[in-house]
This record gives sequence, C-alpha cells and structure tokens, in this order.
Amino acid sequence: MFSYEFARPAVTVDLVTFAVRDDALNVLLIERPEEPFKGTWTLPGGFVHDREPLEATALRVLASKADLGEVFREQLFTFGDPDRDPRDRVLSVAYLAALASDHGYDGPATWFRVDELPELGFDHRKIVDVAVERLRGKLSYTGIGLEFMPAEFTLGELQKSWEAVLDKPLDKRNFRKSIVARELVVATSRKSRGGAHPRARLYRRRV
Amino acid sequence: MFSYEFARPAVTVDLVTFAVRDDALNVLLIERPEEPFKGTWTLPGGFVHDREPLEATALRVLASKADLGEVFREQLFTFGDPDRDPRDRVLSVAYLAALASDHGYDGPATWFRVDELPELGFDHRKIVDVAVERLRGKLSYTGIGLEFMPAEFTLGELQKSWEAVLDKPLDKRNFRKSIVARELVVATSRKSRGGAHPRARLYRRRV
DNA sequence: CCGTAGTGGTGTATATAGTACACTACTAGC
DNA sequence: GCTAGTAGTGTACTATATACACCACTACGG
Repeated sequence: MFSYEFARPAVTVDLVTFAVRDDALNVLLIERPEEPFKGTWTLPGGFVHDREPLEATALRVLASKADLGEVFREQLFTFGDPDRDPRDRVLSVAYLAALASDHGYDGPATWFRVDELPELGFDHRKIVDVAVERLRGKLSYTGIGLEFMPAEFTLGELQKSWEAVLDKPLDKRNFRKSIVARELVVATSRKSRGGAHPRARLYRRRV
Repeated sequence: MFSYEFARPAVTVDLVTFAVRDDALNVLLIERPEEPFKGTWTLPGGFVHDREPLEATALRVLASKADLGEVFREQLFTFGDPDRDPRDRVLSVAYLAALASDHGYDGPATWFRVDELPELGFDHRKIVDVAVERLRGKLSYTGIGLEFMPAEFTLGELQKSWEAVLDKPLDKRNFRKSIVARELVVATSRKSRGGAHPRARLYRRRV
C-alpha cells in the first residue's frame, strides 16, 4: 500500500500502434480481459510503475501486451478527463507507434483497419482519432512514413504505403520527384526480385 | 490520506506563458517559495487536484500562481523522467499559454526574455525550450501568433510581434502578402491613432 | 516652419515547389 | 502470346516564396 497526503490519479501509457497491411492503415487492439469494458476492444496500455520512465512503460506495454520489441514510438498527447475511466481517475499518456510492414506480427493483439474500427472501450476511439490525425499531418513534412517500410523497399511500395496512410491516391511521377528532392531515401545498387514486373531499384531510409 | 495498492506519481501542470514585450519573446516565471529549488526561478505550476480536469488545473494555476484569467493555452508535452523532482516522482503535463500584448500584466510572476533566461529549477529549462520550439514551429502555419495581439492591431504591429517570436527580421511586403493570402486577419474600417506616423488600417483575428 | 524619426503602404521579377497528365518497357504466369 | 501488374520517365502550368526601394504621412523638437 502506498499512502499520500493528496489524491493522485493513476497513470497509464496507452499505445496506438500502426502498420500498413493490405493497402490500409491498421491499428493494434486487444480484447479487454477484465472489467470495465471486459470483452471490448481497447488500446494496449498499462500502468506506469514506480520510478519507471514513460518511455520504459511504453516499451514494457508493447512487450507484455502485444509481444512487440523495439519499434518506433513518440509521445502523442495526455488524456486527463476525470471520467475517462469509470473505476477511478486514470490519466493516460498516449504514445504513437509504428511497425514496419515486414514485421510479421503474430502476437496476441489484433489488427483493425482504422476505417473499420469496432466499438472501443474508454475514450480510446478519441485517442486513435488524434493519433491518425497526427500521423497524417506529419507524413508530408517528416520521415515518419518510412517507419512503415522494411529496410529496403521500392518507391512503388513506399507510395502504396503513403496512399494507405492518407487514404487517397498520389500521382506517381510527382511522388517520386518529391521523395527524391527531399532526400528522405537513399538509393541502393540492388534491385527487387520476384513478382510479375520489371526489377525496381531498392531504396533505404536516409541514415 | 489517500492509499493505493500501487505507487502513483504526483501529477502537476506547469505553464509556459509567453508574451511579446519590448520586441522580444518573454516567458513568465516565479521565484520558488519553498524547497526544493527555493529561491530559483521556475514555471508556475501546481498539482492536479482530485477529479480536476487538466485544463482546469491549468486555469487554476494561472489564476492562483500568476493572477491570470482566461488566456489561450494548449497542451505541450508530458515530462515523466522519474528524477525530475528530487522529492518524489512528479509527472508534469506542460501547457503553453499566450498573452495578448495589451494585457497589462501586473501579477506576482516576472517576465524574462527567452534569450536571457536565468537558471531554472527542476527540468523547466527543457520545458521552456520545447515550448519555444513548438511556438516557433506553429507560427508559420497556424494562427497562434495572433494570440499575442490585442483585439485590433496594425499589420506593422503584427509583423513586429512575429519578428520577436522568431527572433529574426521579416520582409514587410512579403509578410503582408502572405498574411492577407492566408486570410488570418480581417480588415476593419478603423485606423490607428497616435504615434508619429501615418494612420494604419486596423485588423482583427479572423473569427 | 522645417527637419527628422518612425511607420504605412505599395509591385515586380525570379526562384522554388506543387500539380496535372500518358506512354513504353519489363517480368511472371496462364 | 496474351494479360496483369509494376517501373520508369518529362513537360507545361500554377501557386507560393523570396528579393528588393521608394514616397507619404504624422508628431515632435529645434
């Protein structure tokens, strides 16, 4: 038992983990095993332990709830509505995470297309909405979109990934021009293999 | 006394309150009245009360620590390093606030130019740095710079304010063109008075 | 009254970035 | 050899950002 002079909220870290699957932006959810919201889909999350940095909580939650290791993540927003958890006051520091498409995820969590989300517990629907908005906003002016790509990829694959995130088609020639101009990627000397199409040059993330 | 099964961090809201004064970006600081960091300059902040929304804590802190009423504010970032407070674990949800230049502030807090900050307690220097970076970044593509302006202002005043925030000169003709093109402001039929110069048209924030 | 300091207000030329748009070539598989 | 799917390329147009200079108005001081 821990006693304090004043009331303190519990603090959790909740993770919005994105990946591009089947040409659509997906998010990882788990079915809540206990009340409240038992049986409904929620974001993986967990309480911040004593003396544990928030980043460490994020990592631990990813590992314990979703069986995921080191992946890209950044702090998103802190949700503090006193009624967001029906039990007690629980503050949620939300993080946005991204998985590369070659990750081959087979953990206990389940992928859902962000445009076909089920009913979510707590205020997690709002958290997902904020995360999607942030991700789309940052796609155009940062390299965050590269987090969805494997180590080597073709420009065609990159474009399909961006189109999935933004949920709208992009012009091929303009896309390639802007990617090259912004120096987001580095060309390798290797070419793609397999598939019924010409061999495409492979690129890597810029350092 | 409040008892919990697991340790909980205390949670504070700290405010980075900006205003433009004497052609420079300023931030409000208070001299800490108690240990730790007694006598050093810190951001106004306070503990989140039981069942109090974070926004309400921000408002209450502004009122009680800086004698400020309703002002623009937005959540900045949550700082969660376990050692950021030497007493105990204290999580800080930082907010960015902005005061209009005609506010006539005369509360207990003190203005400091952000380029001449004193030594700050806790990790507040880092919080201020993050806030300045965010403010400068958002200036160009949002209307956040208008929060520093009184209800009516001339384009010349607006330009001086932006130059203070960015700490660099802007071209007058290009500035006016871009402000008008982005429709950030609305022209009134009124003109400025006083001062040894021609009467300038007054503008307002766009709704 | 005249000079000065300080601001208001304006346009054009150039460079850069974004957008629209279509065809040929390569490879695997049927 | 046909088809499906992707690779790869260029140009014209539009919009946006940048660089740059001068005259006019007002208050104030000498």
